[in-house]
Amino acid sequence: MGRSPCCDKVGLKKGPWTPEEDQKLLAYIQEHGHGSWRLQRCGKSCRLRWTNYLRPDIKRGKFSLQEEQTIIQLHALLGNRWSAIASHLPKRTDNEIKNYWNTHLKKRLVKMGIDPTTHKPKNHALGCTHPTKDLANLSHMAQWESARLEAEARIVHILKVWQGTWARAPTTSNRIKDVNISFFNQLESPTSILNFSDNTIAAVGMAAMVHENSSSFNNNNCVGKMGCSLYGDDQEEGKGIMENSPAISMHDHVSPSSSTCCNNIYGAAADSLRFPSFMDGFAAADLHLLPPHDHSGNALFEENKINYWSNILNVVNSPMGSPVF
DNA sequence: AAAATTCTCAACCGCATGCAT
DNA sequence: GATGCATGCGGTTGAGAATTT
Repeated sequence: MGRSPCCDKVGLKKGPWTPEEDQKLLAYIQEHGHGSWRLQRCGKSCRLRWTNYLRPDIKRGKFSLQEEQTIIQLHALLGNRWSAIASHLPKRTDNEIKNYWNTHLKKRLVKMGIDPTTHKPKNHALGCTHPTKDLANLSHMAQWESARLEAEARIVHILKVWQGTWARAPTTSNRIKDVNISFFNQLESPTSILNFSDNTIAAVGMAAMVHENSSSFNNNNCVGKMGCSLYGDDQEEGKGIMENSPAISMHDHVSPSSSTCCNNIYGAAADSLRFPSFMDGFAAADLHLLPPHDHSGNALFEENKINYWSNILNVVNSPMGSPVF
């Protein structure tokens, strides 16, 4: 593993980019795509300029209140993992989020008497332990997200093995094969495990169930078999893992009929994983807000989500010295 | 109006990792 | 296995803008 010589090469320009250079880079990307970074700048600099500035799908300008809240919450859970945080904020780059955190949000938290590293009130960090409900909630969120990340890491591992198995042993059912092909297509190049999960856990459930092709699911059976399909032959183990994964803990909403089972699980999974997924999980798990899925839309769920965000808003905007998180 | 200070954010740095040779 | 390079990531810097004195 050699170190990249990068910008210390003689003859390569450094410093701010000029509009002419931007045009040159854009023209180069249009012709060659964004994979080969060799101009009169070092490749690293070109790539950075493209990913942080020139890319057309980048949203610039002020962060919305919701984006701010998401950053604060994600930072509480993930720490300085800017790329992971950025994966939950469409069109924002990790660099931009990092800058915004360092220049705005961090200071704001400090001003409010909150340790920006631990997200706990300063006096709490000093040993004054009167954890508030919000603090307990955050702790719960952290555990929840931690468990979810762990489960997802396992899923990724198993799926890789599983993918190999499918490649070697094609199924007799074209339908199953199609589902698996489209499912695995979603797994290509996940930008992060968080990102991956949002798009694919529901698909995991679907693929697993179609694979089972059963017409007689019951709640436990269904969840157990999903876990079994994903985690191997031990259905109990699979069931345990799946039940312990909040993202997939929707078996309360599963009805006995197979089609409803599929619809409900898929719908519930999709809902519980919708951006920002961990928030939904938190709201559902901690505030018992997970609404019944009545096939007539998600109005109740959306309302609860709004309530949840209002609560966060109140907490964040509460007067200085109030317990936050 | 000018100097000093603070703020912002694009860009750079250094490290880790993966891949090809 | 060693080497060279590309890529990704998080920390840091510094020039220019904005604000204050």
